[in-house]
Amino acid sequence: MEENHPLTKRKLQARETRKRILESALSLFREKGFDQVSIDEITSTAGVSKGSFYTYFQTKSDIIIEEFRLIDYFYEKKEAVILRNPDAASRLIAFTRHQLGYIHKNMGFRTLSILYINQMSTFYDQKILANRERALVRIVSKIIAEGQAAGQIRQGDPVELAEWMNRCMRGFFLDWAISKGAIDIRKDGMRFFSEFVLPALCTKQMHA
Amino acid sequence: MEENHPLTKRKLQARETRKRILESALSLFREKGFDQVSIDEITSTAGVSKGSFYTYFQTKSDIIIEEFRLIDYFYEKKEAVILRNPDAASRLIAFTRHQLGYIHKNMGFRTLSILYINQMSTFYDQKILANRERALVRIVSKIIAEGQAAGQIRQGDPVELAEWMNRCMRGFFLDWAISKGAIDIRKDGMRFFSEFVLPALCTKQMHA
DNA sequence: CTGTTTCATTGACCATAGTCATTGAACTTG
DNA sequence: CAAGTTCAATGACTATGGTCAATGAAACAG
Repeated sequence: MEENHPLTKRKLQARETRKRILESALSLFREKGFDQVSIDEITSTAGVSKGSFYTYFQTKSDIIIEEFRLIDYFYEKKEAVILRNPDAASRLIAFTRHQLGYIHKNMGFRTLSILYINQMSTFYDQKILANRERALVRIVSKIIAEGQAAGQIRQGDPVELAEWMNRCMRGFFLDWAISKGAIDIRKDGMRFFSEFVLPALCTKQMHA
Repeated sequence: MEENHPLTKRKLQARETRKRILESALSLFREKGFDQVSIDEITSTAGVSKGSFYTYFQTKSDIIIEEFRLIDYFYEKKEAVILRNPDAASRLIAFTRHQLGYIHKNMGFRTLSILYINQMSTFYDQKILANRERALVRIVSKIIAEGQAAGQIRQGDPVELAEWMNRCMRGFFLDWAISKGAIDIRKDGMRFFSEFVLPALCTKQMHA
């Protein structure tokens, strides 16, 4: 977000152009849906040429990626509330409840599909899903490490365990995307997490 | 595969046309890669018009789906070998080893990406991944049910447990696809399965 | 055998993602 | 201030996925 200072007139104008493209795109997506909006439409709404779009974005779905980054701010913001829970299991459940709630409310399965498709596509190299720097991994691995110290969570590298847990949830999101939202993301997601994923992390068996 | 009998000259010719398109496509994909082949190229190689392609397939990736179905035959074929293992855990491990081996050898991450993208795309309705009829679910839920009877696997609907297990593996395949094959599918896949997914299914904790 | 219907096939056509040589205003250098 | 350099912006252009009205051979009805 923050670059080096020499903000020349040129840079300022460039930033403005980028911003106008981004805003036109997001507003059009909201209004008509991702697939119903063409790049020509985005740029003519923004009052710039098509070529300018490609100066700032590699593809249409890059716009979605930009939005997706916001989820990490959300995690940061919720961290304190989540950590208010007494033990690792209830913290992870709270984390997942917030995650599912956010995705349900702010993203939708279509956005998630676009994100996954974008990340799998041929040339793309900006892998944000598998990035260990993300708040997601940081928070979950922290909960896990503390849970291990308290004897609540099984042994193993906390970062790896966090990635494994997130991977399982990614499997759930993929199923949700493929089902086109037919799965109830909050109900089925919580059930899958607490009945199946969480037990793989805890030292005590929670099921009969 | 088998339709009702009245095989008129028309139907025969149609079947032939479809077959030629399919074979040209697969051969071109193998030679140049999915993205490097256009539909025009497929149809001109097959000696038919572009319109004919769309009579038999909804999109280019449908061809890949056609190939993907073969994996179920593979599972059927391996069932007996897998069941030769004495207990549920080793059967599931054997199953996963075969699955990873097949996907590594016969599909590759690019094919899997195309499959997932196809299944997530807007209008598509032929959901083969979430299909409970598949050999995959049948075999795994059978192993689970037998494991429950022998007290090796936790309680719960065997079909649901099988779906949950497959969902986790789908999360792994998604990560593999996003990493563009950078993850070692057999080594890391086996580790993820036996260290994380399997314990969620077993009655006894397998880790310290 | 003749008229009618069906349906596989066609290819011109359209929409749109993505490219790239060109331009000229903004910046730098001396 | 003048000459040279950078780089954001442009839009005509290409490539390609996907559509659809028209065609005519095959199937069928009488």
